[in-house]
Amino acid sequence: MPPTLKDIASEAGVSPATVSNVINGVQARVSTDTRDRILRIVERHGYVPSASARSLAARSSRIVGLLVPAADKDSLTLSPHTAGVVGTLERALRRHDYHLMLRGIARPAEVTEALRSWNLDGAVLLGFHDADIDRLRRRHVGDVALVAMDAYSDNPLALAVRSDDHAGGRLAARRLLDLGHRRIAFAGPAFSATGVVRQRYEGFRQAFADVGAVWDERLHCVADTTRTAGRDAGLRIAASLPEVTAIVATADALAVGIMEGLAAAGKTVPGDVSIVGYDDADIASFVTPKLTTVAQDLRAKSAVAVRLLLDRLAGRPRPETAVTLEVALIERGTTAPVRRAA
Amino acid sequence: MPPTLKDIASEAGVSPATVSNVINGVQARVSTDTRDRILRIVERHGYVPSASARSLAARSSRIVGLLVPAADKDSLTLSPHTAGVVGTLERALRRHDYHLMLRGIARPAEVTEALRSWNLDGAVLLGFHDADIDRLRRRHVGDVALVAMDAYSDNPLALAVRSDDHAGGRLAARRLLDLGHRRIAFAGPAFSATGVVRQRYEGFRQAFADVGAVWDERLHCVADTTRTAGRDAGLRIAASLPEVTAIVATADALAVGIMEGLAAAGKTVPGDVSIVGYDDADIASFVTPKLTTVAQDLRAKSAVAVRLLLDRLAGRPRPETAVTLEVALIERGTTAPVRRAA
DNA sequence: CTGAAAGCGCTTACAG
DNA sequence: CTGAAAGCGCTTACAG
Repeated sequence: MPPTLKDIASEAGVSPATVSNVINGVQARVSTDTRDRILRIVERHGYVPSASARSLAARSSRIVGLLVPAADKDSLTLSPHTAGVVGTLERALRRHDYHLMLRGIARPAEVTEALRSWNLDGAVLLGFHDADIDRLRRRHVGDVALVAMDAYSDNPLALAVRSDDHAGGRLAARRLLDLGHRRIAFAGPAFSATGVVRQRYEGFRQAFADVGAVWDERLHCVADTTRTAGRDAGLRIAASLPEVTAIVATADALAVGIMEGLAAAGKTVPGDVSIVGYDDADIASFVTPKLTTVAQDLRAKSAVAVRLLLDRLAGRPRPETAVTLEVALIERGTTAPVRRAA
Repeated sequence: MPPTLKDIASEAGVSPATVSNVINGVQARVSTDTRDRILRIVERHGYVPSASARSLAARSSRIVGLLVPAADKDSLTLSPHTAGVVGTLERALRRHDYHLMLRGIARPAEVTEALRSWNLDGAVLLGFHDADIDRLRRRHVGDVALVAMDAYSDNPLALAVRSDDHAGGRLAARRLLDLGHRRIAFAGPAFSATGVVRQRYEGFRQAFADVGAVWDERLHCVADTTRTAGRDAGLRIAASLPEVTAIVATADALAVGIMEGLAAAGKTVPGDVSIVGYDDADIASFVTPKLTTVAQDLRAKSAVAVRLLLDRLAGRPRPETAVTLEVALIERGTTAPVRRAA
């Protein structure tokens, strides 16, 4: 049996309350002498407080949930983007003595269960649709501190951090426009009124408006953000949209797939078609030619998420609005000036 | 205030003990009538049991820890390999009503703290050195069920799942030998007496013995498993080991880096030099030419880890030895017959 | 089939 | 600066 707080107390000849105060660093309530004595005993026994007991008594678990949609029953797919965030989150939380519980969410009701069951102090929602976040009500979440990453929901129950997706779409299109392209396809998953993809799309459209060009809506190409879907899309574009000279894709994997599809159809990149990806994932610089892409700062995004969470837990004032981080266009080898018609 | 078990009990006009039995599915102790009545009330209130209270009273947390080394203070780097495992683990555990706590481990002592604090029922150790696992003692881990992935430690406190790394190294080398190569470099991180890399190395050597060829130890090239380190290694090999006609690398990222280094030095792959990677990560098929590599089945590995854990938690007999999964060589574009000396 | 009671290991006013 | 006591929300023998 590992020692309990009571064991430590009786060995030190003090009350459990005093040991509790020492462990929790309540300086004001314990003399230096007894504190040192207790600390030595704690050390010697390798005493570790029971988090369940603590959580039960203090009504605070010091657990933050990381909630990720689990479409599939068998596996959460952690995108490279998600995986990059997880590591930073864990460390940052750990430094503040919080634990991270990872939870896949298959049905909306599971959010409530996840929060309530372990009495989470906070949770980070990663990769949820805005609609799901909109639907959250106080009765679902209690007063758990919630941070939604990459969300455009304005549900006040969740703080939001995201990259400037509108600027990202705009940057990508603008660069291509500047290179002389006009027949630019937009490739990405279906989107609704709000959300990351919608924002990138609007930014993309804005770039056309900026230079006074008109965009042909038939160049909107719906495709999942996977390499396989990209391959199909590339083939499709080559076959039925031969006038396209450039493509903006909403994810690097998609862009890479499109490159392959184009190649299979006999088109060269960037000779015949220029292409811009999104995220600056590892693959962006593994392909040949290296992918021009829109980069976001994942570490910064995670760091902000943690700060928002901790501020909220400490009762500090919350920001007025969502926190939006800058993005940057990384120009590599898949973009070139439009080839003048022969 | 969310309802407690007591609230449910008094509303149903029964004792807390009975509600507890219903919630825990103890069929034998409750009549169908009262069970249904209670379940309806539970449903209506959206009652969620407090996991801390449960954990405290039952001495079982139903939490499994996922312990990952955190060298860096700021971030756990989840390799693609690790990220692939995490998703499967979470779902499989969830299906059995376990929760997953993700914890980065910077100092050995943190293992104990992690296990004890939340009274973990089990833990999966991911990516630890054998030496760290060897060092685990009963007093550190109590009777927590432990599964070490990719470990070759024979510490009986941890069950082990791993791929057949020896076979992997052997397969890779054998294929190159069959293609006529003899001057084959082995590129990978420094290794000690045991461990994944050591096994691959031994397998590599075995392949030479299999065909009665002699390996020149100067062709052992130590490099971290990153693309950057690979680039350097590629440059180094081109400059100081010009006789090398093939390379086995212990990771895909390393192999890809080496390809770049070789290219920078004016060598072609697979024209001048063949190369085999390890893992079949995404990047393996993103590069040009596509990387020949040794693939392991991550889903299977995670699934076995969970099964070992659950078996142990259910008190079922443990396997006699470590579970070893098969690997396969995926031949793609980076391997070709040795070019006959001009 | 059901309930009363003790207890899991802490924290938190409150009193001194 | 320190302690006695109640309580957090469950589970678990035990008795009936």
